[in-house]
This record gives sequence, C-alpha cells and structure tokens, in this order.
Amino acid sequence: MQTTAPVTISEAEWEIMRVVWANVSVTSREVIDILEDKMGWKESTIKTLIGRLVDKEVLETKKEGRKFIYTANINEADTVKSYSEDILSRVCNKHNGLVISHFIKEAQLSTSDIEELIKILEEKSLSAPEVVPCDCVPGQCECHLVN
Amino acid sequence: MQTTAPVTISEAEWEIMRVVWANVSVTSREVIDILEDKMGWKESTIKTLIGRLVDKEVLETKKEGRKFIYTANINEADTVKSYSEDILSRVCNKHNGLVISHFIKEAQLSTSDIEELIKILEEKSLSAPEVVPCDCVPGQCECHLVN
DNA sequence: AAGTTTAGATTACAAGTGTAAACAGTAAAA
DNA sequence: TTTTACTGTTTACACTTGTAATCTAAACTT
Repeated sequence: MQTTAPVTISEAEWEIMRVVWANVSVTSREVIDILEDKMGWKESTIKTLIGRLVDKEVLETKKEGRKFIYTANINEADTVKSYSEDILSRVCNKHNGLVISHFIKEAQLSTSDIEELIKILEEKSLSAPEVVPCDCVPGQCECHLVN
Repeated sequence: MQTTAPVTISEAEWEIMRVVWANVSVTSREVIDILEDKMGWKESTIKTLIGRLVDKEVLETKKEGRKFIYTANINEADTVKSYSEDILSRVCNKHNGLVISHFIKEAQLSTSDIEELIKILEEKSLSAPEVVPCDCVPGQCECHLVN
C-alpha cells in the first residue's frame, strides 16, 4: 500500500532511501556497504537510520532467514513531489514562477529534458490565468500591502 | 551585509521571515498581530521564534525607544534558491528534469510566468548537453546498476 | 558443541524545533 | 508617583535528528 504520506524524511534518512529506491530491495548490509565510506557513517548510524525509517513505516521489511529485506513504501517521485509542494507553500503564488526559474537555472538539464519541460509549459499555458491570485495571509506578502 | 548563509531556517521561522520580507521592517507587535490568529500561535511563541532568528543573525535589530525594529539579513530569493539546491542535491542529476516537471505541474503560473520560463529554457537549451551525467554515489541511483 | 560473526534492538546524548509560561525592565497612564 | 501595560529575555519541555556504542540472539565456523 502506497502512502503519499505526510511522513517527514530527514536529510540523513533520505540518503538511505536513495539506496533503497535505486536497488528496489536491499539488506542492511548492502546499505552499509554503499554508504559507510561515502558518507563517513558508522555501521551503527546506518542501522539507526534504517530502524527509524522502519518505525515511520517508510520502509517495509520481509524477514529472510535472520535478516531483513527492506523495500520502500513510498516512491521517490511522490516524495520529491511533496517537497515541491512544501517549497511552493513557502512563497506567495505570485513568486512560483521565480522559484521555478531558480530551479531551472540551478539544474543540470539535457536537451531532451528541456524539450519535455517546454512541452509541459506550453500545455499548461493553454489553461493558465492572465494573473495568479495571491492567497497569502495578509501581511505575509507584498501583495497585501497595496490593498 | 548580506550572508548567503548556510543558516537553516525552520518551517515556523520561515513564517516569521515572510512577514519581515513582505514588510521590510517590522516590530514584534506587527509580526504578532499578523501571525497570532492565522497560525494559532501564542504571543510567546512568536517572540521565541523572533529571538531565535536574531540569534541566528538572520534578523537585524535597530533599537527604537523600548522596542526593536527588525529587518531581514538574508533575502527571500537567496533563501529559496538554497532550498532549490538542497532538493536538487537529493536526486540523481538525471532526474532533475522530473523534479522540475513536478514543480511546474504543482505551481500556479500565469501566462507571462510561463512565457518567461520557456524563454529561460530555450536559452539554456543552447548550451545543454545531449545527456546529463550522473554523479551519484554508486548504489544510490539506478544509473550505476547498469555499469 | 563451543566460539565467532553478524543483524537487529536498545540505549545514549547533544543540538535543533515547536510550543509556551514566567519574568524583568521600561514606558505610558492614572 | 504609583500602577499598568507592553517588549524583550529566561526558562521549560517534549520531540526530532545526527551520530554512535552496546547488547542480544541467531547463524556460521571450526
């Protein structure tokens, strides 16, 4: 069962998730081998992080002999999406464009990525409003200063 | 002096910052009036958050009689940008396009926002690579499973 | 069967957050 | 001038996070 959960995954936990997402199903040993050196983490640390993710039900476990096989209960795309929502919720709607332009500037994009994005934008353009309404709490963005 | 600081602003603190950014310079009273009801926070809570932002040197203060005038020491755009970098650092470069497409789908964008973004993309396209190289730690993204 | 390795569970502990009450000093009001 | 109100400071406390050592039970070696 897939939860588009309001679960928060911390930065360190995210590193673990990347390994799980990439490998689909892993043992703790694999995660440890992959991250121990690269992150400079002790085995213990990685075990703790895995344990927390299991507690949060972000990782599923299947017992296999004495060890567990871990799989992700949320997928990367959904998780990234909820991050997107979070960041967009932090600025006035009127600045959404600006936020995305930052992203585009920072990101490494291939020609085909760019083509794809332009296509999405063009499509979105068809139903886009002339102007985006601000729905901030009055006092939390400049829009309201004018009124 | 403007610090593009590695300072972290928590979610609750961000709400305060929005008020400061929007109003350029504010008193604690103003922040309290704006956020108390909307956030369901007690006056005390807001004072604590302001205090912490001052400690972090994210807010500057100027004494004015018995009260302080608060101004931001970091700007919204830079802060948003550092968030962008953070989120991009959490996925394989090859997925940057996907991340941005999520953003575009979630965001409310006006026709002129969209035009602007397309323009940026077209420009970026001129120097874009055919394919983006993955630079993940082996095991942390699918790219490496193949090699 | 006894010893050793290993996987997961338990415990630890400091820093950061969300949330707030209590306090102290100064300015304003009576 | 005494009282009141208000602003900033101190203290509080539980939960999360980063980071890890230790413990326990099972499995693998010899």
